[in-house]
Amino acid sequence: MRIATFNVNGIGSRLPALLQWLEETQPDVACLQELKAPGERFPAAELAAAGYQAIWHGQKAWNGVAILARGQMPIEVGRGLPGDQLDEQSRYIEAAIDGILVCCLYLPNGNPAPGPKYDYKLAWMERLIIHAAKLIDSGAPVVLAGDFNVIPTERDVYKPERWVDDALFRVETRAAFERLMAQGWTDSLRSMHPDETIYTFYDYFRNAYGRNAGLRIDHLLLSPALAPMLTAASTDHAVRGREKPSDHVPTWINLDLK
DNA sequence: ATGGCTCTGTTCCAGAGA
Repeated sequence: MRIATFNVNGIGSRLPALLQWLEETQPDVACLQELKAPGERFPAAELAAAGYQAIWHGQKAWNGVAILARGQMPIEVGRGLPGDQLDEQSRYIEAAIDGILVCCLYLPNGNPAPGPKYDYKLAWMERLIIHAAKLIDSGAPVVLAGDFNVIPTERDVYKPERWVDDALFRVETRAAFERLMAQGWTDSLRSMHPDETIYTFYDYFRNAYGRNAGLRIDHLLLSPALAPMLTAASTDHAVRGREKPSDHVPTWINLDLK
């Protein structure tokens, strides 16, 4: 089973690229972020024609997440990250697929930091830590997949010294991520490739992709029940080099569910 | 220290992203 995560940066303008990628790589599950479209503009029919059924949580102009499954309908388990009734941003959706709990998240960027946006990011991470602890404690096979907007370590950024004051790499951000990981989650890509340079994002400026000046901020975290089944993890790097690309790279894992 | 690029909304620019 292949589970992928892809921040599409606008599903409206990115639909051709998304469909091409789906057709080429045929993931069983695809978690999408940054739809940047209200719910009624989600291209469910086009995706169905490509063989994918979907659930989604849209929002006008910003954010938005979706879970796609090939040849079956994801069973929605929850939408919206618990812990703040007043949070109206569409950044979290959960589904059961083939006995696995798939959690698709778009963690806030948080810049500029410090400031209210960074406060929101850190608060969101605290809510995620609380919810993730419940998921771990359930013993269920769970994958937390998405755009975490967290650079976990210096190895995950082309020039760490330039990012120390950025919301993606500040000490508080990394500390919160480490507390999440300490619950027992496995960072799929890093566990399969301990010493490799792997990037999942390249900004549109200054030929970042061409210079391989990227960040690793899209992650697939596995609960202890699922980690032993991990057989492969990688990115579809070349997708970032195509016409009208997202600034993120599709990132995926293979699981042997027996 | 700044700006570079690309998207959305309803636009003829502003805000957000990372």
